[in-house]
Amino acid sequence: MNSLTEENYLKALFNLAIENGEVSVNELSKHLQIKMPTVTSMMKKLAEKKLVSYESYKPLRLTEKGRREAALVIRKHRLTEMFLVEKMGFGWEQVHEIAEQIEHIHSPEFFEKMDELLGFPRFDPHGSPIPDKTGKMEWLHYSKLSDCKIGDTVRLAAVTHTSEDFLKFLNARELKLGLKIKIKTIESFDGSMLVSYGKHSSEHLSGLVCERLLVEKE
Amino acid sequence: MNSLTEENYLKALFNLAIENGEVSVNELSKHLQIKMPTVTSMMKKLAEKKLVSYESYKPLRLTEKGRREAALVIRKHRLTEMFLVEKMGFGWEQVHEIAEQIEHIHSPEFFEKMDELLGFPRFDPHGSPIPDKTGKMEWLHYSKLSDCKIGDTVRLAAVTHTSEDFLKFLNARELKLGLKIKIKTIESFDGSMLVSYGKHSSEHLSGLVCERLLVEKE
DNA sequence: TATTTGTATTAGTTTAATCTAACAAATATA
DNA sequence: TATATTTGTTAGATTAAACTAATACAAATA
Repeated sequence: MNSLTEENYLKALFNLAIENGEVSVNELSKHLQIKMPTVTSMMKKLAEKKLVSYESYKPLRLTEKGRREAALVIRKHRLTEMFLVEKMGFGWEQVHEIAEQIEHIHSPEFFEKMDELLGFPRFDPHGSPIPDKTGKMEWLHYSKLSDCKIGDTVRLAAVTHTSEDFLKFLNARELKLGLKIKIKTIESFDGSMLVSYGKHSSEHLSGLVCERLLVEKE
Repeated sequence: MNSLTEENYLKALFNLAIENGEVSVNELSKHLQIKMPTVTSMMKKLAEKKLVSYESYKPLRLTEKGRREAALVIRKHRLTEMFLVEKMGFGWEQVHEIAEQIEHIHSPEFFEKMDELLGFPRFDPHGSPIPDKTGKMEWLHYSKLSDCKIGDTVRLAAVTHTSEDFLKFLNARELKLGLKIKIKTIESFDGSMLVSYGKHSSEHLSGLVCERLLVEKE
């Protein structure tokens, strides 16, 4: 059984490793806001438990076991977010912090029941896929809005950041998952865009925002 | 903000102090399965925080602040148990362990929402009163079944133990809250009873079981 | 009252998870 | 290539929460 702390390290490794599977001590340290020596010693501990493959001065990598256990924590997080939104009436901007705590509850039955009541959802309220009970997660083929071209019409499929502030910003502009968005102009120097969607015929989105929106091309 | 550990000490003090308000280090130590020196040092810490009044070799007592904070943890526990039973379909024998973990979640909104969805319940699935947001709890005037006389007809109002084993035992005999129970005979040497209720015209209940059932006299 | 028994405290150790300071290795730059 | 910068590790300290062993106090009993 992993401690709450260990679960947080595994989760962070999983999320940071999306690209190439490798994570540096420095990255992990910054992401968790924990100093590097602490991270190094935790990596040794997780390596002992066969959850991380660790060699001095080499990049970190989850083992298959580590990846599975991380995915199961993420499963609990995402099921919780979905439950909070669908069954308890929370907004998608309110659920991250609560799920951050509930993901550490040790009770398979509790999460099984959520899954069942939700009808075995495949995605959470932010569009992220929910890993299955064995830790397998279906892979997304979404693009960043920032990688699209002028004239593209795309469907908003997911957001990569789930902080309250960012989601309130999207709420204020009625930007919801599933929306069709048309790209009118792109400012090449800062990556900002002018887009239209729903009743909004002309909204300006900064480059940062465009980076955080994942879309499906038609 | 109290730690999970501190919350568990407060809760234990609250529950043990039901009788006269005083608790010994020894009692608390046994209840929590933590050795006495550890308890002593935690009491000093909680006294520093003005949650417990502590003097060497004197009985322990929660301060008003301590009582309020303990009641709020118990509120979270009982709301959770009610939510698990009423909204998620768990049996009353399954909820204690899960609530034991969820009671430590720090999110007023989460428990407010539960309360609202449940319609502001006053009792949990085991018949225990749910403290209000200010930490006030209505006081029960129930009797133990073991204190009743032959011929009494009583209503089962609450159980004082919530372990899975004990509640499964009650389930197996279809003993549920609200039932009318008639006492047919009492064995004075062991306190066991022969009772009738619902479709059960003659069930034998041990003295221990009778001690754990709280009833309302008609 | 003296002694035994049970209860509580003190002192010192352990483990998990954090930190800072100092040093070492790897990478980037002049 | 030599040096500077960034990244990573080692060593040692700190805090919370637990422990054991030894000691002190309080209550019960002879």
